[in-house]
Amino acid sequence: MDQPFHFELLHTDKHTGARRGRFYTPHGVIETPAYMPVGTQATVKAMTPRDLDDVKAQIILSNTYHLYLRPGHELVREAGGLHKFMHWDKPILTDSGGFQVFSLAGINDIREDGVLFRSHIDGSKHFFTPEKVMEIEEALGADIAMCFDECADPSKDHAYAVKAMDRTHRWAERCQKAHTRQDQALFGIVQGSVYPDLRIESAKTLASMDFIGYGIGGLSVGEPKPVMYEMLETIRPYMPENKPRYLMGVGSPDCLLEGVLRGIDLFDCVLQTRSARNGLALTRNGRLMLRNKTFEHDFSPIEEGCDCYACRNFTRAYIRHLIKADEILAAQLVSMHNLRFSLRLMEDARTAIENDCYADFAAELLERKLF
RNA sequence: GGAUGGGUUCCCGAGCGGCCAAAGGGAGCAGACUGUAAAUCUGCCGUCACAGACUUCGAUGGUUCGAAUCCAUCCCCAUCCA
Repeated sequence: MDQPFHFELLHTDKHTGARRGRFYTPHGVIETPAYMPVGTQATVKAMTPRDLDDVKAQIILSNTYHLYLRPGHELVREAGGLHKFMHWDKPILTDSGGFQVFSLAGINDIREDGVLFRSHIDGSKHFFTPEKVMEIEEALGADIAMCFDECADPSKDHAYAVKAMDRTHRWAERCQKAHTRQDQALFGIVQGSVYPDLRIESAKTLASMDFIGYGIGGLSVGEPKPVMYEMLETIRPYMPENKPRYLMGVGSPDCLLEGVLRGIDLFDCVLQTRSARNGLALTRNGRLMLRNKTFEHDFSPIEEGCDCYACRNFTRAYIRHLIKADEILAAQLVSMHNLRFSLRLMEDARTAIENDCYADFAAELLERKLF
């Protein structure tokens, strides 16, 4: 029978753990490793779907918690699903709200059965259980749905991390049981905070549950980068070879390269678009605070050689002017660039892996202090 | 010519005898940002030999232990009346 989802591991770099793969979904194929732009509220901020095509985004993210609150998952269902609603016909992945358990920790209450969210919009109460989250994600209709998890604060102690992890595992089972859509892949999420023993236990537990793919969560949330890399190396042997591995919430250019090096296939990160809106451009020679006076008379593109619309047509001086004048176009142009930059970085990484030269490729770039 | 209200640090604008180098905005400069409560947030923003000192509140001269704040004269600005 035809499986709507299939991960094909095309090649593993001869000298590193970098993997070149291909993930088939109902809305198209994703060449991996891949970076996924984030469109929390059913829009990648400052980018039209046409722009997303232009920067060659293969898949984007959206968010269960945010869309449930506004406009409501029933409305999205009524619209014909997220793809139709936002006019994006390529793959979509919805995060479960697990990150909001962490980012909105001050206004929610974690219980065994689920999480009581206090809406950041109007303060109303909403109880998210694994079953409820599956209902919402199915209504949204993304190609990939994430299990409801608890993204635990890395500063919490081992005892707490155990509790959070076990709870996440129980929730993963409940998600799996409640999930029904065959045209939607459900990914489990490895947790375990910054503790190697827990990371291993979580990876093993999730692997035994046979998800279509795996998220690695609870990282890049405040812990030092070396700790994140260590966690990735720790779990690598326990992750199923033939399933996509998605490092959630990562990342900055250096983290993308380091992640690929450790066998990650998928990434997502808000840094590209958020930084763009704040005037920060990413380049292979490091970050550029375009608002700074240095660029006042700089009539070169953000990044020489970049094929994005912004770099093909506009100068740093012009974009700096737009930023200072608080013009919307600044956010649009820098977002395009930062996304294209990250997407192109992954394109080049794929080529490097195919040619078994990923180690050199990554080392050369990392030396430049990309971020 | 007369009446009234004003002139404050780059701009706007509080202050109206000491706690004032002077509130608050803005501008400017710099920094942060990793499954988006973020087109957000933070710091600096008179000068210097900088835990202290010095110079500023239209100008000049006074009153006072002490003035951006009170008085006098002058110079500008706004509105109204001739």
